This record gives sequence, C-alpha cells and structure tokens, in this order.
Amino acid sequence: MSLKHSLLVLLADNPASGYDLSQQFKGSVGFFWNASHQQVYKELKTMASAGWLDCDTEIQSDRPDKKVYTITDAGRGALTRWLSQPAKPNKYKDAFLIKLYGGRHLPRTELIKELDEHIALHRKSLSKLQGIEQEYQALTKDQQQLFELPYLTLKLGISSEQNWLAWAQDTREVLSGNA
Amino acid sequence: MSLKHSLLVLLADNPASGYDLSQQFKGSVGFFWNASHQQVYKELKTMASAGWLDCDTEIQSDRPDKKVYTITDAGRGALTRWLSQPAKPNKYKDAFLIKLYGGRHLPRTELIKELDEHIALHRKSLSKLQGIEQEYQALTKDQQQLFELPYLTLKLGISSEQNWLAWAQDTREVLSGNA
DNA sequence: TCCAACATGTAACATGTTACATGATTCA
DNA sequence: TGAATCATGTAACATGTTACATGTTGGA
Repeated sequence: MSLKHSLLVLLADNPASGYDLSQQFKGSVGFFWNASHQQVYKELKTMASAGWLDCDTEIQSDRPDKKVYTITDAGRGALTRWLSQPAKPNKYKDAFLIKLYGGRHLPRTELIKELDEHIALHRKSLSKLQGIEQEYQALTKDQQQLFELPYLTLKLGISSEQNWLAWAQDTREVLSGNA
Repeated sequence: MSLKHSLLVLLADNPASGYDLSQQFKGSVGFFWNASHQQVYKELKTMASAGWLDCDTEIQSDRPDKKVYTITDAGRGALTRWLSQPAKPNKYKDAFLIKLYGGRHLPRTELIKELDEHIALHRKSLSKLQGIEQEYQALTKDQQQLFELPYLTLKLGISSEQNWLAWAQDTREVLSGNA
C-alpha cells in the first residue's frame, strides 16, 4: 500500500523519473522503504492511469529518453488523505534473526561468520547515513529548516544502526564464548 | 521465502498446530517475523505436500480438533540447507517514517498525535519483550543455556524498542518546537 | 448475553521478487 | 574489452492482506 505513498511524498517535492525514484530508494528514503526498479515503473504506470501523476517524455540526446512524472492535484489529494490516516505499525522481517534463533542447528563458527558479514553490511549502511548527515550539517540554517523532518528520519536510521552494531558486538562475544 | 523457514525453526523444537504457530508469531518470534493465521495455514499445507512436515489430527473433546504438524527428515534437511546459506539483509518498511519524512504537508499537531500513538504501541511492545526477559531470567542456568540464542534475539528487540522510544522523545520535542 | 480464546480455512486481491530483455555512453 | 551508469520495461512467480466463513467453550 505504501509504495504509492512513498512515491507521492517524493514527487510532491520534485517531478522525477522512475529511475530517479529508484535511486532515491537506494539513498536515505531507502532506510525505511524500498522497491526494485521494476516495481517502481509498474507502480508509476498505475498511479498515472489513476490520474495521480502526469507523464512527460523528456528527450535527451546523449542519454536514453526519460519519462518524467509530475504529481497532479488528485495525487496531492490522495497523499493528504493518506497522511491523515493512522499508519500501521511497522513490521520487522529479518531472516538473520530467524537463523540466530534457530542457530542450535548450525556450528557456531558458521553463525559467527554470517554475523560478521552482517556487521560489515550494517557498518557500510551506517557510514552512508552518516555521510548524508554531514551533508545536512553543511547546509545553512534556512536550508536545514527545509529538511528538518527528513533529518529526523535520518537520525533514527543512524541510531538504529549504531544500536544494531553494539548488539552485534555483544552477540559476537557470546557466540565465541568470551562472554 | 523465510516464512517457511521460520516455521521450520519453530517446528524443529516441537510439533505444533497452525494455531500454535500463529500464537508464537504474536510472541517473541513475532518481533522479527510474523504472518497472519491464514498465511500460516496455507504455508503449512504447502510444506506438508512438499514432504517437509507430517500432519496428524488430534481429536479433542472439549475443543476443536487440531492438526498437529511434525517436522520430517526432509524438513530438517531443508532447514539445514537454508541455515547454511547467507541470509539477505533485512528490509525495513515503516509507513510512519514516510509520513514523518513528508510531514510538511500536515499540521504539526497531527504529526504529534500520531507520534504519540506509535509511542504507546512501542511502549507496549517493549514491556511485552521485557516480560519475556523476566521469564528467561527466572530460569535455571541450564535452562537458560537452551534458550541462549533466542535470548540474544530478544535482547536486540528490547534495545531496538528502547532506542526507538528515545528517538521518539527527541523527535517529539523537535516537533513541538521545544528543541 | 456477549466477548475472548480456541481452531481452521477459502477466495479475491495487492504487493513484491526474479529472470529476462534492450541499448547507449563513459571510464579504466 | 569489459564494467558501470543511465534508462525502461515484460512475464512468471512468490508472498502477503483483507474479507468472508464456521463453530465450540468459558468467563464477565
């Protein structure tokens, strides 16, 4: 349900192509929502035929043509309606935690190996988020005001990753028997 | 993909019915994976016809009959194969964060109202997890050993909720302009 | 008398993933 | 010469949600 609304939130700021939006899902917004490019293109098509978006083809000489989507009044209406309805609490789905939960069936060394891989991923993700934070902090106060709310979501991303990494360190010690 | 494996992990410990498993998804395991009862029943049927589970009907006089599923050797094999493959990093999907990200389009009072509702939910979830932790801590050392790995996942759940609530307090202050 | 817990499902629909498909440009 | 980035999609399949459907027992 919320992919549509994630796209609307992004498009409420700027018109964008499916490709642009997919890129944004790899960046900051991707921390709390994401979708494959295939799904984004499909969804944009649906939203356009529902009248939420207008689509213009931008011809580019050096690069492939772009389909630029712009939010319509109907789209803004749909966004506002959605925003004023309560959001469902989020659901966490983490396959690694299932493995850890059922990790008795696996040698400890394997569990630790996989934990280490996840630690590497989370570190990468954390430093990416911290990079965005630095960009934000380099802005003027006025510009910061504009991104006040996105910055709040970024802060949750950062603290969640830090919390995860701290937990992973403890967990690693327990698994290696150094606890 | 991982619903099957969540169920296998649970069934590797004890035979259980669809209802039992659904209840477990509301408890501790539900922190990192969950499914509706409809989906669980459907999945169990699929797994049984794949030979991963055996199904026996337990006739109860005072309550409705139960279909008790038991993991087979093939099921254990599938579980082990899955456990030894790397798990994909988890994806976070939180509609409330999209709303906050795009919250410019909404009055602050509404955002705060919704934040408060989510705070209440997270507090509830935290105290539930802490209840489970207390049960764990009441066990003997030997019993604790058995649940060592599930306890690790529980600790992540608890610290995540605490982290979320701390962030929510800060966020609330920013939104009310007391920052 | 009504609600919660116990117990299992079907059907329609919505959402998301994976494999496949194309083709230009830029950088190493 | 080969990979990465830009740019858009189709088709098959897997997963998940919502509405509907049924019926018992025990407690407030």
